[in-house]
Amino acid sequence: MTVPEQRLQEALTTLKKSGVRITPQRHAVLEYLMQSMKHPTADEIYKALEDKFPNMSVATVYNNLRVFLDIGLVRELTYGDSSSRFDCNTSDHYHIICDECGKIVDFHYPSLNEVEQLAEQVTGFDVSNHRLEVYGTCEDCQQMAKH
Amino acid sequence: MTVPEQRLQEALTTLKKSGVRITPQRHAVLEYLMQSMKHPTADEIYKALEDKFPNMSVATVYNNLRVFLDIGLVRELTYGDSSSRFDCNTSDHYHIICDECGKIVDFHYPSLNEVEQLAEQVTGFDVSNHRLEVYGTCEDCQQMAKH
DNA sequence: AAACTAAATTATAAGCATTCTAATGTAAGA
DNA sequence: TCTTACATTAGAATGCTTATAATTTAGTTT
Ligand SMILES: [Mn+2]
Ligand SMILES: [Mn+2]
Ligand SMILES: [Zn+2]
Ligand SMILES: [Zn+2]
Repeated sequence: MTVPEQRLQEALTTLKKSGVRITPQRHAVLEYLMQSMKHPTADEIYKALEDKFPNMSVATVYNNLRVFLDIGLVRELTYGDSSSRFDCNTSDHYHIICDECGKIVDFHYPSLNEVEQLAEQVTGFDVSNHRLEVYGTCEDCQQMAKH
Repeated sequence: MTVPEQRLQEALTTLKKSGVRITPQRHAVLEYLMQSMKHPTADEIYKALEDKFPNMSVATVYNNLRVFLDIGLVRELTYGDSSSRFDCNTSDHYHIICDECGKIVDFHYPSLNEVEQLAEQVTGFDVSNHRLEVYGTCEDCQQMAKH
């Protein structure tokens, strides 16, 4: 069984444990998310599934994403004024985003505890967490620029 | 002359140099921004000025904020699904945000070059910049929680 | 297998921040 | 003072997301 398939099975088990019904639409949204490496938007998921489910409402996609969020199966990524993106990788990781094409790529970095600690000292806040994104140009767009 | 007053004068000079007309509304939006420490939203600016300019359109606030952004007089801060906030402090600094009351406080930290460099190596991106926000509970809200 | 019922789906309306449009007004130079 | 390009205004439009209410259905109970 591939990693995405395994994650899907685990997610389905978690949903059942939480008393959430497994509908065909819900299953499809979850399956698409688990197999996607692209941090898709709600609308991208909706469009990707419209062949399989021509009558599915966009509200169903949003409803299900909210269910998955509440249970902790996915993360919501919010960037500026555009639409939210959804990440089925819930382990600790950061994102680097291409300024040209918008591609979002995972990367790991040993936690920024020092920053949190300094912020706490300087501001008197009781710090809970942080968010970090790095921006730049991806390899594909660097190549495009050369030609 | 206070620091906000001085920044306002400098900003007005920059605007004139760029061939941008100084209208009463534009002046008021700029003055409010420069004197505010609160990273206000467009709507907060609009409401703060409605006594002085009862007929001002909310579009005027947005139009002027865009002009200021284009010239580099202010920074736009985008957080999740809520509305943009605007920061007249264009020098390098980070923000820490209260989970309870939403307060946004500036803090400084020696740049995160190492993170940018590692991200570059691992992903092959050509890195341009990054964003970081720290979240937690502010001192006021910590006090409130005690009582 | 049929009935039941709470939950899910659907189509559509509504909400909110932001931008667009077109008419009117005005800052600043000639 | 005249001129005109730029700015403001009110309101419509847009894009993403959530709410509503009717219909359908997953999963349990009989
Ligand atoms: Mn990710
Ligand atoms: Mn700031
Ligand atoms: Zn790219
Ligand atoms: Zn607070």
